[in-house]
Amino acid sequence: MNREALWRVFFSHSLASMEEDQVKSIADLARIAGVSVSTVSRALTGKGALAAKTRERIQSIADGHGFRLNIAAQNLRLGRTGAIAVLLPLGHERGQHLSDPFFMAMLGFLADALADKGYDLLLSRVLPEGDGWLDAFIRGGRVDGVIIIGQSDQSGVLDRTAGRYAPMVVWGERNDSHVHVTVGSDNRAGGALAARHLFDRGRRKLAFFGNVTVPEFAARYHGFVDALPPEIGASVDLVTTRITPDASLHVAAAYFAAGNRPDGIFATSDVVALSVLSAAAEQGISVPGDLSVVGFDDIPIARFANPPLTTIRQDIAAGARNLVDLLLRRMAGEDVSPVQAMPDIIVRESS
Amino acid sequence: MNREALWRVFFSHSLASMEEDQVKSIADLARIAGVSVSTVSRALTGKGALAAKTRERIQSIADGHGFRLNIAAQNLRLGRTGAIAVLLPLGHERGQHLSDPFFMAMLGFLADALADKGYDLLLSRVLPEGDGWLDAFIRGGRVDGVIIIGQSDQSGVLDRTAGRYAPMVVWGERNDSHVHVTVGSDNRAGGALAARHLFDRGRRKLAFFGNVTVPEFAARYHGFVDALPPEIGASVDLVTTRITPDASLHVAAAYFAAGNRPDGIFATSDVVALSVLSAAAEQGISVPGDLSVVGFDDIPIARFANPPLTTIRQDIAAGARNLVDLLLRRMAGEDVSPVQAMPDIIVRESS
DNA sequence: CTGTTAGCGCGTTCAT
DNA sequence: ATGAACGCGCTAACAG
Repeated sequence: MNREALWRVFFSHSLASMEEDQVKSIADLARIAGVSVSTVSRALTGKGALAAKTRERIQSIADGHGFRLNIAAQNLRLGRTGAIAVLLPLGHERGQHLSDPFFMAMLGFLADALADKGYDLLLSRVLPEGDGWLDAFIRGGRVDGVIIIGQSDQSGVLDRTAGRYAPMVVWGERNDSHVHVTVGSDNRAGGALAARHLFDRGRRKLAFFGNVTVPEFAARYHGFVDALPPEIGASVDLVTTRITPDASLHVAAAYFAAGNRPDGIFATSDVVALSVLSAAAEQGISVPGDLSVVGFDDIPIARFANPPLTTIRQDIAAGARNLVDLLLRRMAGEDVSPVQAMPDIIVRESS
Repeated sequence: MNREALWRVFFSHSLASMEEDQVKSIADLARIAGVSVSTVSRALTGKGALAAKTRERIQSIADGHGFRLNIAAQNLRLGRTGAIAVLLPLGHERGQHLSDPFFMAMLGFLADALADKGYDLLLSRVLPEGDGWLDAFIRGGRVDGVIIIGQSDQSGVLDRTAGRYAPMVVWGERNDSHVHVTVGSDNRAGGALAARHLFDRGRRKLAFFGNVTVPEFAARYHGFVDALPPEIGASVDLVTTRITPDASLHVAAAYFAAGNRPDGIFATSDVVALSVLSAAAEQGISVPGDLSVVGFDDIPIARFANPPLTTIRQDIAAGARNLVDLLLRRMAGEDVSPVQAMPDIIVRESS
């Protein structure tokens, strides 16, 4: 007999000997304690007036039976769900399995920030189909609010919904024409940082790797180009690539194989930059000797790249806190303004 | 006037003319349709017998009003929550902010697999304190089942709970003395793969980097050592390190700085292996010339490392599917057996 | 084929 | 200070 079976035997025995131990609701507990359900409710929630000693007595009975209020029922009664959804619209990257460490870090910090405020985090990946996905999700009523990571190519959908659904904030690019409230980095400024850095290093033959149909990436690109002297900016090579490791590696490899030899590359994310480093190494291109590479995000492994990656750093923890803060304030009916954080450049050996 | 404004006008107009348009419950909808609530319920859930044309009529009214069943209430009534918790016990890594891409990939696949089965994914990071964290979480009743990623140092807690709480599965190391049901890789076999590979490459002075208080890592270590000829195995250098990028980089750097010069290193995860590569590069140690490095996991960026990382591959997608599958079967009352998948070795240039 | 009724587990007036 | 009664939005017998 294995250990689990042993436990079962023990358990059913104790069940039998205690006659009725299954306390599944405050009604059961009320019966045991010899009080009314409302008294139990008051005791366990700490709300409402109640004699201290009654409260303690009921508390200890509850503890003794391992009883906890059913949060689902509590939420139903309170007209809330106690959960916030984190949505990752993957409109531009069908095959992307949350593979970007940036998402990962953001998710972790969001989980922390939401837990601090007493909310659960409901994770949902959505593959946007048509215009209805967001409304449909919201009408499901599973959550009290929505945090969307990245506009993807769905800005229109987000705006349409934001007009009548308050509890929603978006991590992404700010744009004054946006109806939806954003938290994000100043991507243009980040692009400019990369541009000045490469220019100062004497780099003149530049390329940008990324997918400019995504608003944030477009801003990085334009910030990059606009911060360069006009003739240099005009000659920047825009290399379009999806941002998964696989896709970007293929693009970079093909790019070098075709004989392209820029002396500076600004990649729209660290993942893409790592692919560039890898493809360059394969082609015998020396980094930073022949080529300087700058990424974006400063994901944890950026400094462990070979060579360590120069990158534009986003403060993900602060971003997560801001997202939660703004969301809760919108849920409380406040009017809030978008938040745009200034990124830093972290100079390492890849440039 | 944009479309949204048009809708509002139309909407408020119909509000006025319909007297009460806020349809927030099936009761409202029943009133509008002139039927009973149960008819609406049957129409919208598709359960129970109902005249096809009645069903269609109610459906279209619901659609017209953008009405959807309140899932929270539905779940309360059905005695379920419709959500599965994914718990990351970080007992051995306080500072770890979900930074490991392996977790991320797992999370993504779990989100997919659960969504396929109609469940939401509730993400929760737990910093185990004492023995009560798991029971307390479960008694909260927020979820129908629990998936735990990694045993961390909490095997005892998991076993205690598994004895009386069926809907729980664990990603981690299998052990016949475990009461909890595990899904995972054959970590011993993985370690053996690494050992044979390094040995075949002529490597004799070997080291293992990892934290053997974590069961999975201990199995990798022992599988590694045991697959080597006794005298080689006995001389394997066990280098203890936490598995975050930062911590492992420091450990690796200090290790090389102290003059240690193994010719083969097996790292307990790819993240640790990347740190080893980075520290080696810094010390001018040539990989794979002087040193072969083998990781574990095959995270997406492993192949973009410099040099590309040889690693023991785990099929994360299959693992996620198995976790969900076993969990649902346990929830259905079935007896299930642990699943242990055989990992592969992916040979790249780092060895 | 459809309506009536009784809860799921809880919080909250309104009484006492 | 405590209890009784009602309802959050929904489903599932049981009637008819």
